[in-house]
Amino acid sequence: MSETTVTARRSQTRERLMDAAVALFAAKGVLGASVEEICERAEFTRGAFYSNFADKDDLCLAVLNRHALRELEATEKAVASIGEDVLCARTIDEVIELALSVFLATQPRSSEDLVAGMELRLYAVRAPALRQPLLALNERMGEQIGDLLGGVVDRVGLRLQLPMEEALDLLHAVYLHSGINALLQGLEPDDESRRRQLTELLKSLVTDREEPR
Amino acid sequence: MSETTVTARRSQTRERLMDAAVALFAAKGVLGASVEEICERAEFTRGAFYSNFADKDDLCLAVLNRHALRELEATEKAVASIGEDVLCARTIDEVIELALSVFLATQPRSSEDLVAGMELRLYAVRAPALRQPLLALNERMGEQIGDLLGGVVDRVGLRLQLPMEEALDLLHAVYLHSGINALLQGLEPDDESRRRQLTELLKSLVTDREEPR
DNA sequence: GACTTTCAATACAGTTCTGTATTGAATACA
DNA sequence: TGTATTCAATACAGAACTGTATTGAAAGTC
Repeated sequence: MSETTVTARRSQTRERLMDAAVALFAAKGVLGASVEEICERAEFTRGAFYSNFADKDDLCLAVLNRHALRELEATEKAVASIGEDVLCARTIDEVIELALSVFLATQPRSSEDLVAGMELRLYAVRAPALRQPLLALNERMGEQIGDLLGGVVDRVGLRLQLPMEEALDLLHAVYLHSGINALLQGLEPDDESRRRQLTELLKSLVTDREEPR
Repeated sequence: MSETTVTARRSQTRERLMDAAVALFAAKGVLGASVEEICERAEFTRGAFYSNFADKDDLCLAVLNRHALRELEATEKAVASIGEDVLCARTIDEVIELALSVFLATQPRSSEDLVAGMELRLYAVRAPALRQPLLALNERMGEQIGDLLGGVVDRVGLRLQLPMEEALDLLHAVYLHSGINALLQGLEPDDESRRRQLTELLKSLVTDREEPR
């Protein structure tokens, strides 16, 4: 069958173009990265690009979709890997630790991904072709992660002071913001200190059900 | 004297160019807004632009500086206008209300300013000419507002669970993030609901000194 | 091993933008 | 009113990018 094999070459090309795009989006912004440059970096010519994508927006969409898929996978893996630990966890601190691990698994680890993500997010605000899809992905991810974390939190008898959705948004906001702040200061975002920051925040947002004030 | 009058025409030109730039930065991004377009919108030609600014980065710098000045003014005004109220405020809720008013006075009110601000912030991450200045402005503003709010909070016997600097950063992150989220959903950011969100957050972060748990 | 199909490379036409050098008009000043 | 100066408009040269149409090579099929 021609389809699968052909598609193999094709999807390799697409992958390499997307990789190049993410790197350049981070380095120069979505608008600052020309189609030409993206192709150059991926070691193709523009012929390959226009054979695979309608235009830059189309490429952005593909990047977003790929990102969502990866994030979802990472989340599931993280949840699976702490599945048993949760049942043993008893102290608030332990649970917060675990919940954070799951959350952090969903966040961009490299500063490149962080910046590229912000770029795309901001770009999507005014790109009609991207707004709806990004929104849909966000929502799906939010629910997914919310459910997972909600289960964890419930099982060990914690109560949030905020709805799960808002709490996640909060974490998300703080995490991204502090990452950008670090980059502005010329530092690589420091995982340790950001984790500590989020831990403190979570402690403030959580109430132990067995010890009400 | 030639200087003052000449400067009057000049600074009007600069103002109009900056206004046009902010509008276009919000609508198309810093990189998406060409010098040509900015001039067109301001009803000048590029001659005016290059007579006033070295290049787009230089214009961005001017915009940032102007913004910082305005923010500072707004803060001072807000603090002045609640100066006496603070002395009467007794309940936690009242104090939070006041503190929030001061904080919100420093934040972009229009969604245009919001987006343009985010654009510039992200742009500065990789524009060497802008990074340091933006950082310096941020720091100055942070201290300024931190001191003001710190005074208010202290005077009425509240204690933060976080250092003031981090608390402000948190508010800032959440406020911007929720604004962008709203825009992604095609809604104008809703002042009411964002204020409520921040109120809840603040309540979680604050401990009443007279009623320790 | 010929034949077809798929896909990326090349060539091309057109647009847009930048920055500079020069000109001309308005304003300041005497 | 005449003169000098300031500032924006105009004209220009060059560069970069986009998207399409065509070509050529490699992979897949029989």
